[in-house]
Amino acid sequence: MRIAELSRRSGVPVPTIKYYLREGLLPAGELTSPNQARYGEGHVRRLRLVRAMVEVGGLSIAAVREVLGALDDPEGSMHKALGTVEAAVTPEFPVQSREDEVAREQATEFVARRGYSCAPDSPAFQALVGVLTTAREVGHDRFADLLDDYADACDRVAERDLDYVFTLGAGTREEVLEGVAVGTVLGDTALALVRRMARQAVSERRTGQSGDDGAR
Amino acid sequence: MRIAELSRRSGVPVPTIKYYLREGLLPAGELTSPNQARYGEGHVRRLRLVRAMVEVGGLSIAAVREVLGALDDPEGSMHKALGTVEAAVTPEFPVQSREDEVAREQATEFVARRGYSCAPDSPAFQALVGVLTTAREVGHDRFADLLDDYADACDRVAERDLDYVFTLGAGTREEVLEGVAVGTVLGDTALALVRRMARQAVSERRTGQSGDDGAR
DNA sequence: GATAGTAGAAAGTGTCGCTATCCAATCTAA
DNA sequence: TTAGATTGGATAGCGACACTTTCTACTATC
Repeated sequence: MRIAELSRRSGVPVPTIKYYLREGLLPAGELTSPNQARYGEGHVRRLRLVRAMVEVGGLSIAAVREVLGALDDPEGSMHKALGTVEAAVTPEFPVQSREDEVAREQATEFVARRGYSCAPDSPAFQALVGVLTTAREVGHDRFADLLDDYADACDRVAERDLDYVFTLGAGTREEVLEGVAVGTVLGDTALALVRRMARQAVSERRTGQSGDDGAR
Repeated sequence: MRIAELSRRSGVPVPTIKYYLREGLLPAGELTSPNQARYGEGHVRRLRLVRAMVEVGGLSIAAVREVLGALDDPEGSMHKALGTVEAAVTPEFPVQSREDEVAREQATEFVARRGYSCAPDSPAFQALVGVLTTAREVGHDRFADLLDDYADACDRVAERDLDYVFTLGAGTREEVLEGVAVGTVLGDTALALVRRMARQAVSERRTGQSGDDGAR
């Protein structure tokens, strides 16, 4: 198919597709002549994946490029791809200067307690220290106490998430890795949304109020 | 204190404080003369809260303004404030045009099944439909099956979250509502981070691999 | 052979979150 | 008391980002 049809099928404007091509988010089509190229189903799929990560996950173009690099790496194991995807999805925490000693300790103890194998220089760990530091700055030093509850919940969710990924085992390698990316990015968003709904339900039950769910 | 000290105490540059004043994220200081104002502890606190929402939560200035509006509304109940905060934190989903009928059905059934009182026009519901639509577009129509696992986890987390908020009951009204905002914004981020750590742990255990946690 | 579509490059656009520059007034330290 | 720093307030500018627009030199198709 040509670029116009690719645009129609994916819902992405032609200039944006050209932009993604330039940025390396989409492999070039097969050139049939100096100014004609043919695109395939893979392009449609890839384009939808890019849009999902950008629109739903809020990833930057650079982060998407990193994720796609992991998917396209023929050397990468599933586990490694999962690591790369999660690293790309975890935003850098710019704030190490005003880092709190107690917060770092809270994070270290938490990770040890749960048996997570998260290095102190991994983005996830750094980000957690950042969150706890921020919590303490705004006067919530007990915030760290919630982490164990979160972890209990996440341990179970993680099992089911991984089940889901291995469920895709029938597909090609790339399809499975794509499942990892989709599961991570869409899963984060879905989890946050479900959390809101659950909080609202609990809040209503406890206060006896209801109705305002923030509809605009 | 004057603006220079406010800047030093909060770690926010003076021009940025002025910008936040202009944007209505920070109440004006008490004017002692036409070009001199005094700021208090409340300003330090508010400034740190703003930074937490912007840096950790990734909220836009406009969203922060909405949240703060809820905190400052003397009419608002805790439940209502929770609703407003969560609405402000939930990004609008721009994609209703290419909305999937099946996805909407999946979301509706999910909400009914869990007993959530989430209106079809609430941002959380719309966003969920958007996520499920996107999942189906990239070929993951079974993604919705994960939602119940997420909800099981979130129901328990929500209980503890609300416990935490009511724990703050000793504070002033504003402090408690601030706790809601902090818990929502920092909690979202913390939950996502813990989820990554848990996934990594499960992935390692299952594949027998280890080591790469995406450190950069 | 007229019209529409195409690849590729370059420059432009709009938004966002600050940042820099001014100014007149005021505080502050010598 | 006076020089220099700081302040509130207003306006303009900046850099990053994610596109969009415009252009040119083709090519496909009717």
